[in-house]
Amino acid sequence: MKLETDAQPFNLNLTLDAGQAFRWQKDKKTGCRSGVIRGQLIHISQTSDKQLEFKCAPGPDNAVAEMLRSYFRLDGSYNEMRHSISRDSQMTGLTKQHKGLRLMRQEPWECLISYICSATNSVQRISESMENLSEKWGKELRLGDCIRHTFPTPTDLAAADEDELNALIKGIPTLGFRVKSAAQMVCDGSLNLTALAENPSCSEVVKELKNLNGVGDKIANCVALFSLDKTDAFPVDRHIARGLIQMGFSGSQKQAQDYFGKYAGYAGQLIFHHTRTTHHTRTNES
DNA sequence: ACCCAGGTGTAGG
DNA sequence: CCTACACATGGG
Repeated sequence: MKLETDAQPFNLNLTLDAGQAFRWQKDKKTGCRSGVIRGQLIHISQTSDKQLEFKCAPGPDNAVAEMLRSYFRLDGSYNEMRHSISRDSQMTGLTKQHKGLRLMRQEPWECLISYICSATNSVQRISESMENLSEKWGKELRLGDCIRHTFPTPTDLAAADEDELNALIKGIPTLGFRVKSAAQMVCDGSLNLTALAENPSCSEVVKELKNLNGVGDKIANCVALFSLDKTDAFPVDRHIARGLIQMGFSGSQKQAQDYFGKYAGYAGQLIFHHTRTTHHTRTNES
């Protein structure tokens, strides 16, 4: 099924490879992307600047098209967002250089668990860990030759054995405990992600998320930005901190957040992608 | 061996 | 408010 984008720049692969979401795979032969959203396996590829093509299972379902519009923010807000954060020539340059990199709107529960597991970890290992959890507890989905799994539910992970979680999640050993305790809080209602999505206050949402074990400023801002629609959230990790300092900022979260304003998180995402993709090629510097 | 990876929690100034 | 440090693991 075809899906027209809004008439604003969109680059599917750039968006999916920018380190926001962790469970989009790429077919080595066709380049087609496969991922799971809301229990549906999606195959999607970009056929032109303004057109995507997708299949899904179970499906087909016209509602998936609207779901994808929301997921990739194909709502016509992209140019406003780019314009809003172009506060100086450096940021204007970054918006042009990484044109088509969209801010995604992920599913809150999966996003929360993904970023809990991101602490002192690498994008690749986070991806492997999330795939391990899905293969262990998720429901199997098939589309052609492709087999993927839904993400485990809060109930699944709340009941999971902590040692088994630790074995499946790469990184520091306490991640299993953190994941299980977050799942339990979602199950018993002490964390209500739906309510947080509806709360317009970024600072209130961040404060709530920080009640979770292993969730500090950075991870709380990631979840708020990438899944709870708080475009002013501004996560600062090591890459962004380095990027900010190179750009003449102090590196303080609040200063940059205030400077970039309503869509600060998108500015941060551009800085993250830029510093992460350009640093490796810099060999002769000092 | 050393450095790095989308940090957090705690202690101390 | 800030800075410093322990924590802990796999891959370059």
